[in-house]
Amino acid sequence: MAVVGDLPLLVVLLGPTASGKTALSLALAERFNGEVVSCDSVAVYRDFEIGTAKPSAAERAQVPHHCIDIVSPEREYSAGDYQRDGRAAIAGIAARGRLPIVTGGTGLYLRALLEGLFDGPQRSEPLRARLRRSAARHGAGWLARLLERIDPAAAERIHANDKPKLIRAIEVSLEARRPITEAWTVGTQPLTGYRILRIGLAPERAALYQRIDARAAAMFERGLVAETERLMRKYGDERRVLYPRILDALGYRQARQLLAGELTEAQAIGAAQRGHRNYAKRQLTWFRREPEVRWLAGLGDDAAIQQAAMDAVASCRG
RNA sequence: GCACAGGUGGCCGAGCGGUUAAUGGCAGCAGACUGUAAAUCUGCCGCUCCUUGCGAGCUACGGAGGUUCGAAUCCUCCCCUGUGCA
Repeated sequence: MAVVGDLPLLVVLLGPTASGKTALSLALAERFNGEVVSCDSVAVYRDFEIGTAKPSAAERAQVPHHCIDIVSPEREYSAGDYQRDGRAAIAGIAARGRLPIVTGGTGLYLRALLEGLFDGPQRSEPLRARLRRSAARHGAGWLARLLERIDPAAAERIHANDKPKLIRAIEVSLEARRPITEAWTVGTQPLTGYRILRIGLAPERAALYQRIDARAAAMFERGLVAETERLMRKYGDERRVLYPRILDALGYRQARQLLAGELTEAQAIGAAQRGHRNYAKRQLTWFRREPEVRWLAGLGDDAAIQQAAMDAVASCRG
């Protein structure tokens, strides 16, 4: 007990989009002298505001936030980058004697942060381009057959239609000169040195979907389309045909389709709402497997939920 | 009012006499996920029952009749919808 108690506490707040993580994280930070580390693959990008539901400027002035607005949309950011940036942020907060609160929406990033990634090579764009070209030439199933030859065990675990994962597995196996299944067995470095308290928000499905729909519609009302247009102008290439990937993120993709005349405004809003709902469902599936989560059945804005979360944190501080 | 074109499972949409609860898409539900992850992918998806099986029964293609061994598919009438002409 004494030994364990010596380790600093790390609070991890996880839950689907629009479940009220921001509200709860602010309440916890205020109460326990904390700082927030965002775990969101889109919020890391600068200039993306309305569609990302980042904490507002006022909220960020009230409580220090990390891993938000840390990279230019022109850059590719990855789970590996986040593992480094997130851990550095946590270490800094703990060193200051404050409580680090990770708010997690991106499951893979959260895993990278807490469990670590296997020790493999970073992505190689040239190799990927070649693989993609060959795949297009040889037709469906080619990537799967290639992986089957290189690493049958991996091929068994990755579906033949799942191109991105096939490509990564082949890439790793080729670059590291050993099958990815072997690479998987070594190198993951979990985050150590903290007592981790995981709090999960699990609102009732219908209520969550309702909130998602309202929020997605509100984003359009607040000028998502104009923001998207601005971002396209700023970050598209000279001929305005190539855009960074984040411009395909939820909401932004639909706003672009609206601008391109492919969708009416009503259709764009509907598609964005649907996209967010589908995303929330995937998040829920991912987080269900997360170990040792204290699940709270409600939204993070709810006073009773906030109280329950505070009690949980307080009891962990001892 | 007349002339066309249509009315298909929650929605869109194939099928146009006979392997069938009915191609496909969406939504929904469940699942996967190790550096693109707000991504990508998988399964289920009319109802009921059970010994959960390429199981049994029931109900289904606007409505009512009819033709046929057999109809979502052909015929008749009726009810709707869209377009054109009046």
